[in-house]
Amino acid sequence: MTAQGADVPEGDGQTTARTAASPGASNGADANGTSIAVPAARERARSIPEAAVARLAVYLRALSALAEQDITTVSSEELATAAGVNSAKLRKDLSYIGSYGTRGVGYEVEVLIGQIERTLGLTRKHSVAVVGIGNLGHALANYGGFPGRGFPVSALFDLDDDLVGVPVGGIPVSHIDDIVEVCSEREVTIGVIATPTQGAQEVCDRLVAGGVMCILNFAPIVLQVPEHVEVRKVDLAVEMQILSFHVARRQQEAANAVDGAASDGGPPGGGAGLPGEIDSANRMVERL
Amino acid sequence: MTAQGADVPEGDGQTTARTAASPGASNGADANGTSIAVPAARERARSIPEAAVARLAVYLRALSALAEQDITTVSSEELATAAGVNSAKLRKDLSYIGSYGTRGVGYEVEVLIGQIERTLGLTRKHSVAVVGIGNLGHALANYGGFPGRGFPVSALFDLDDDLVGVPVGGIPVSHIDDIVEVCSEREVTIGVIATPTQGAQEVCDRLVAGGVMCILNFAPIVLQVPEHVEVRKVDLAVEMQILSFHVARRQQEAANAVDGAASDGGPPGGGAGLPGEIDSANRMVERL
DNA sequence: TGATGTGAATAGTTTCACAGCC
DNA sequence: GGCTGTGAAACTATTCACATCA
Repeated sequence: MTAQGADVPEGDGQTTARTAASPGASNGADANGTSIAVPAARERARSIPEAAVARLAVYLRALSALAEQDITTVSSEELATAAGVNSAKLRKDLSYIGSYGTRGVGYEVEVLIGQIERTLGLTRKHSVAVVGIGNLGHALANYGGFPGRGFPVSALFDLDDDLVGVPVGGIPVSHIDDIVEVCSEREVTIGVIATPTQGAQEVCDRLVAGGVMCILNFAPIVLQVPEHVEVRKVDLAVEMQILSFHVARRQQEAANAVDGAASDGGPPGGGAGLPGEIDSANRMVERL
Repeated sequence: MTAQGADVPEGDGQTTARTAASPGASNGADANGTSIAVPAARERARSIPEAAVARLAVYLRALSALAEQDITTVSSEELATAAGVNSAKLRKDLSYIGSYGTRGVGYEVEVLIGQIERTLGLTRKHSVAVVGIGNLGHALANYGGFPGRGFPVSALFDLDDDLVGVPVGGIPVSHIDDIVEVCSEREVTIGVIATPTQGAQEVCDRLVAGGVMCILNFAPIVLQVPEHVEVRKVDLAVEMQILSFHVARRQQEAANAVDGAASDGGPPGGGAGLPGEIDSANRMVERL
């Protein structure tokens, strides 16, 4: 996972920085005149734990699947199973956004979908720009306008002049030099960096200059961004290495069966022979 | 980010399941005869917090970059900055794998690299199979044998007969029906699922049957796997939605400026001219 | 003197278990 | 009877702060 924040504070494995939000009293009831303009719809909505936010997105997908099957009601148990969590956690997570269930019955699928969407800010459209139209960039650009709701890809950028002007996934590629202009013009809020490591910080700076507020970074580099910009990182190498760690741990555990009584509850299946060990220099060739 | 586990327990945001490891005494000193075969190299190595494991991979990259610049020593402060964490956390993380620093001086880059690689199990090669050679699959197959050390891609699979046999990134694509056979033959330990949602569970089952121990899943579905298989999920939609949440939160916070006395302890940092006030609608366009 | 390594304090997250309501 | 919502307990992770040592 791997956090990625401006500088100091962090949350879970992969998380955006700071925690903000003054603890004390909630910011709800501030009966003042100006509230007229604001429909009083989304008030509190703070203080939702980072970890819970991530899971809300997962619940949302599970709920959408249910809705498609014309299922109108779910229990926390059912939804939890579909989302791969336990029901206590699910109920707790949902409690952060309000009480929309019915005791003894469950949740109304449509209602929950609406509430989660509201909480995640999905009622507003977020234009996406993808920078770096290589293999990964293509994949992202063709990602069906981004799954589900409001993430239309509205700009693509690359360095390569042969690519500029060519439409990918219906949108013509612009040159990287025009990031600032195009992004502010098309009101891009989310930038996706799919460039090689070298260009990433430069691209990031331009996206920020173009008014982008969030960045999803596939380049294996820690980006420097101003405080008001949110960064999330997806790092394939890190994911693989975490998996590697778990394999190693498991094998080591298995090896510790040298000790144990017969059945120590360990991994019975799997088996297979383990190769020996390698060992060498190790070079770091980044690519993308 | 979203956990993904067989059924119940989970860790941080994105984590593999169970915690295993008996707490009590470490498994170190078990002076028995069979220890001859085992070089007594990697013994304990348990009990490293999930979150720390993820960061070790990040430190490793930062260290590799330093090594390439022929830098031989780093302080926790420097390395922490490079990795985007604070130094206390870094020192704590490193302390889980042992004491390899020198007080008053710092860490030797090469030594740390070696120790982290050992801890992450990178001294063993992990063959990778990629299933689903679409846009994303191509990107993954061409990922340069996977960044850095030991993750050679050694098998590719797709459903499409037009693709079977065609080499991608130097490796010919095999048919999905041959997953079990090919994977066990080539001793694949890590499977990457880059298929559409529909096929994902089926593919997963075959990978498992083929002896794969870890799965990196790009399909937006919660996979069912036996206990001994580790799954990690990368979900673009979830990432985007988390970002969306943060935008929404920030805008909502800005809107709450309706209230505030002048300085309510909000983000004072940033310094610089920073955008002063925001109008009702509130747009966040930073210029340069 | 300067930086590591780590116990103790704090913060965040998950799980338990049960009151409350349908 | 069944299921939600939620305090409180348990657990995990981060930060502090300082003893320790080269």
